[in-house]
Amino acid sequence: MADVLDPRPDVRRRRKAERPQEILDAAFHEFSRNGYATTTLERIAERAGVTKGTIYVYFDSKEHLFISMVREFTKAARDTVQQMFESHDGSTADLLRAQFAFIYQHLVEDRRRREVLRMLIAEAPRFPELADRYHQEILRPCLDMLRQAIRRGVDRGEIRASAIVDSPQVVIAPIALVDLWLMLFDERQPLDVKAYFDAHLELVLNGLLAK
Amino acid sequence: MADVLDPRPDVRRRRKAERPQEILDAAFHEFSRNGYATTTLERIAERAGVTKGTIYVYFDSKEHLFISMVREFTKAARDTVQQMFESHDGSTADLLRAQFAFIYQHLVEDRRRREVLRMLIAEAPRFPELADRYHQEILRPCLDMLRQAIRRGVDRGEIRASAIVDSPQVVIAPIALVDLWLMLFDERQPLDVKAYFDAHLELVLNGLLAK
DNA sequence: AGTTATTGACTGACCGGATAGTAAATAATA
DNA sequence: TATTATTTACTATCCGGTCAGTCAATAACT
Repeated sequence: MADVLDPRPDVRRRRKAERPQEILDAAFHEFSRNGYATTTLERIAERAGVTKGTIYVYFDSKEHLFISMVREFTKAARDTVQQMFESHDGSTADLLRAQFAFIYQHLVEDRRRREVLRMLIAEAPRFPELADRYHQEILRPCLDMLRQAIRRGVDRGEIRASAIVDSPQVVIAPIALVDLWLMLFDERQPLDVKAYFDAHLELVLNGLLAK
Repeated sequence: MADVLDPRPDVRRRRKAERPQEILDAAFHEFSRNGYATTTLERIAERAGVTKGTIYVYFDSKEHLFISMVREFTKAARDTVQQMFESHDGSTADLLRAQFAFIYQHLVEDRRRREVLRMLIAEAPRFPELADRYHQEILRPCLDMLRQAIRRGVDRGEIRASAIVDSPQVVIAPIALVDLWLMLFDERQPLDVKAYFDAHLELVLNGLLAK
């Protein structure tokens, strides 16, 4: 008789526990390479090392699999954003510098996040709720944090009061352009991200800081 | 046998001359609403007021129709960009103000251009040459013009020399964000474009101009 | 322990519907 | 009647989704 507390690895159960993630990973690769409609479940199954039937054990439909996959990979980016809130204090200029450096390092260089973004854009007319989720979990927190930082800077007299306080999007817009650029051109039209980062920082600091 | 030089208006030929454009228009609407793979030639034909067979008289394949459609609608945006070059002279600040106003009015508010952009992003892995064409005909001319304007401003002493001169993308990046925002959220997450435009202009002018 | 029964993750053949592409027939025009 | 733009009917293929069946792992039993 088996001990109730026996933690011995149960092959069958472990398989079942890992399958969904394996399928989601495979789905991410195939969907991001070929788009929603073009991707076949057969190919996803092949990549995951199972057959199509198995996918239906864990997911109701192709649509449900896609939604689950996007949610899964949005979650990863959200965790990265949450890390950002643990940033250091100091002058507003230093704070912005540090956070922008973080953003460029973790968000811009994260191809996975960008591929999710591509799918969201492509499928936004069909799956608007996924885009809204991205707004709620990634974009809005970033913008709220930024707005807060700018307001505090204004209160401290470090930042000049301006229309920018109410449109913090303009401050991080250059990051959106990098995403757009890389989604469209990948490496074919090179973008010197290092120089671009410096220019971004300079524009924002010159544009915001009180003289 | 028809007279070779006969210039008489031939109804049949006029029809034939207009069909391709009618089909391209219909293709744009259907492709932009449903994406490449999901759109059926039957629906495009229906919208164009013909049947599927007719499409094959003018276009080799679905793929060729898609490529032709994107080229056609990129051309329209390119014409708009070329208009921009006829801008007035004056102080660099005035020039930027005028050109940004033009961009927001003609590019941001042009849903068609944005739908093309969505398709380019969605299909970039499959049709990279279309994205490159967009770069060549739309993006690069804008950036060249901007770089030129900034350089001239620096020469005149109106603009401070900075890293921004070599990364003019950061200056128009807020426009890219509007595109991204509207592609993702349409009207669901509202963006006050008027206020945003003011903030953009303020950031850029404060960021660039010599004090 | 050895044998048998049961479970359940997984398979793979199959179905129905959809659709890109073709080509013969037809309608419109001159 | 001759030409040609267009339609109609058709084929071949692909793919999402289903389901009866398989087999290895486990539990029950002697």
